[in-house]
Amino acid sequence: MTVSGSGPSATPTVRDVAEHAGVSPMTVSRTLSGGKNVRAEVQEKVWAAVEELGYHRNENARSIRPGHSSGLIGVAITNLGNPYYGQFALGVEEVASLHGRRIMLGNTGEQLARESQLVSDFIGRQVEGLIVVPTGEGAEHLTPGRLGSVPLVLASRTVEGLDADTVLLDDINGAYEATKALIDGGHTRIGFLGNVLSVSTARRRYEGFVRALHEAGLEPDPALIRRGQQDVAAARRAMEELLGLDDPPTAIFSANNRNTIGALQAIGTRQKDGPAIPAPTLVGFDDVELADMLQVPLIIVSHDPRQLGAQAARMLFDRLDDPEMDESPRLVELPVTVGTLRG
Amino acid sequence: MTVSGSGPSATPTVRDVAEHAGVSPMTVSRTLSGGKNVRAEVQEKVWAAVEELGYHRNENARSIRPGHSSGLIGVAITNLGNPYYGQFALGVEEVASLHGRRIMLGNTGEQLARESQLVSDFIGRQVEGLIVVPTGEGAEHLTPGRLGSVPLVLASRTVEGLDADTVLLDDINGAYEATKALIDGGHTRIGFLGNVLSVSTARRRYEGFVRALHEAGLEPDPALIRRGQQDVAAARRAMEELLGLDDPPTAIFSANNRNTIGALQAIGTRQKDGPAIPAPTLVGFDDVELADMLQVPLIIVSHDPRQLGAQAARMLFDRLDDPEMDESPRLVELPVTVGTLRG
DNA sequence: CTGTTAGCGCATTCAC
DNA sequence: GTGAATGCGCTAACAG
Repeated sequence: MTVSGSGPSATPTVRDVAEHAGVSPMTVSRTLSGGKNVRAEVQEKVWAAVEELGYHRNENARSIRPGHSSGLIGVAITNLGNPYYGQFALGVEEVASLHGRRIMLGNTGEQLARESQLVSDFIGRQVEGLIVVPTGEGAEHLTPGRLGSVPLVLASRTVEGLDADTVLLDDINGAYEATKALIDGGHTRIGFLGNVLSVSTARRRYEGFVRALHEAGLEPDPALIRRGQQDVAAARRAMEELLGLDDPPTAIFSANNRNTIGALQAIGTRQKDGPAIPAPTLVGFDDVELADMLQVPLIIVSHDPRQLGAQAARMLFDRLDDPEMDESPRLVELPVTVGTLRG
Repeated sequence: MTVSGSGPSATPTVRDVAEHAGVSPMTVSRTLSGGKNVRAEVQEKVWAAVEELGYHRNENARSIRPGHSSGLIGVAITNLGNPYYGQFALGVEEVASLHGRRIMLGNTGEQLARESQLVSDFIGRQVEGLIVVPTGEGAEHLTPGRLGSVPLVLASRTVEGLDADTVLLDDINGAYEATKALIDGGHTRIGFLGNVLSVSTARRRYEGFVRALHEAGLEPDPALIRRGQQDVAAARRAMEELLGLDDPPTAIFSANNRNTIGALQAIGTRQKDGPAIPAPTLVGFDDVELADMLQVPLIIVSHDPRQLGAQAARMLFDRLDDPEMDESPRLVELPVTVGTLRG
């Protein structure tokens, strides 16, 4: 793709710098890596040549030498457009930066094929480790056989049939506590909005939801359960369905960010256009910016995605820094806080 | 950092695969790149060996060969934690993906030093092009001399003293129209919340703001101007100051996302705790999730950060696909929409 | 159809 | 202090 030829626009190499400075490539290399065993005046000449040519070391060439790693961590998230994952990536980046590594960030769009391709590409680019928020629909591309010696940390979600280092939220208890708060508030008709079931958080949060119901002698009502909403628009439609029922739920548990926002939009529309029915009490997993400003009864199961990312990165570097570490996968569950913002 | 030695855990190479399959490295290479001129049965053996060893091509090694590029685009944004830039990155990624490239995403945290280091690192990793949302505080690291032949596109902001391909929003007109809407609504005491002045959007949006005032025979009142807020917390404090004035503004122009959210929070707090003063009318640049759900008079200067990213990527690939292109930098201004959500 | 040679940019090893 | 030789993983180009 690039024109070769040693014209002036071609990327300069150590050799170009060496010629310019009137020394050997080796002297340039030495100067670049600290200048040990190079006379000060020679170093000056080298740096001048570097400056003039706009030379940058070729990190790819460096990384193919034996015993050297790329300094890259591959991070695969499901949706860059979701602020949640931006925060998550920021948490990973901060910790990686402390360990002198950069991140390569890729977006899977919740598609298994893209996740698989992304991971493969990351490995091809010699990442030292992988942090993946998996779609959950497949495990083969993440098995040790495929990854070779590249350590993997799963974040936020598990993958069935895959035993790897994992950091999760305390989904079950969070959902349980939040649902219990609704029940304690006198609600018995509680709706549920959730993600597709292939995503483990959807299953775990539903489990907590049901556990709280059972404990109160209640059964989940299938008519009030809507699952599979992956984006705000779908969530909004699902919520509109629930609100449109003859006997609508008096409270809703929303299992994530996207569903909560969709639900809030549906409530908002109804308050403006529809009959003046009191808005259902809403409990939502994940924080929502500005949630505390709304005129809707709202409880948030709160946590910091940045911490989730940071924890995933820490678990990865634990392994990278100590390859002799106990091989058995570790599972960490981060706590969540059930906070009443308005209610 | 990695243990060398040819133990089983070492990353397999073409040679390992070749041995395993009982062929030469060249045959493996050919098979991997499509299988032209390799007998079907030999290919089978090769693929089997690939599978068994968990072999992945070393893209770094491939990319150092003459005439081959890395397939990477370096993207530097200022704040991964801002959903705005997540959307932006998504737009870049989508277009890059169409052109068969991946993105390396880095976060500068609005710090010039990190931006400079990031760009340098990107080049060291042989990115084919750069897309940068600059802090605006320095230009040297982005000059052609430093970048060599790596094309650059600036997004969202300009850098003083740097002439490069740039995609901006129509900041001035957007701010002008929005402010005019306030003036047409009868407001004369209009506050301003903005970013630090080193950021060109802050300057441009202020310019549009002042232009609308002047056109109406008004002067900006220094007592109502607060600039330099980079995050939500600072924006909130600034807004609280304005609200606390003896003669507070009846309307506010907020120059971005972060400031709008901080302002909304300040208004919310005051409505709950303070005296029942009518909330000022707020005009905000950039979309805000859930903005339409609030009980606050709000006008949004709306645009899609994803489009901004996509446009930046398109401008980059224009150059990559046609290196002979007219060298003079291009400037694109994307339109914005002033929409009344509530008011 | 398949294998051998050679070289990409860099730095370790070994001479001088 | 400095330089020459060598090899990292990969694949054009050139035999066979």
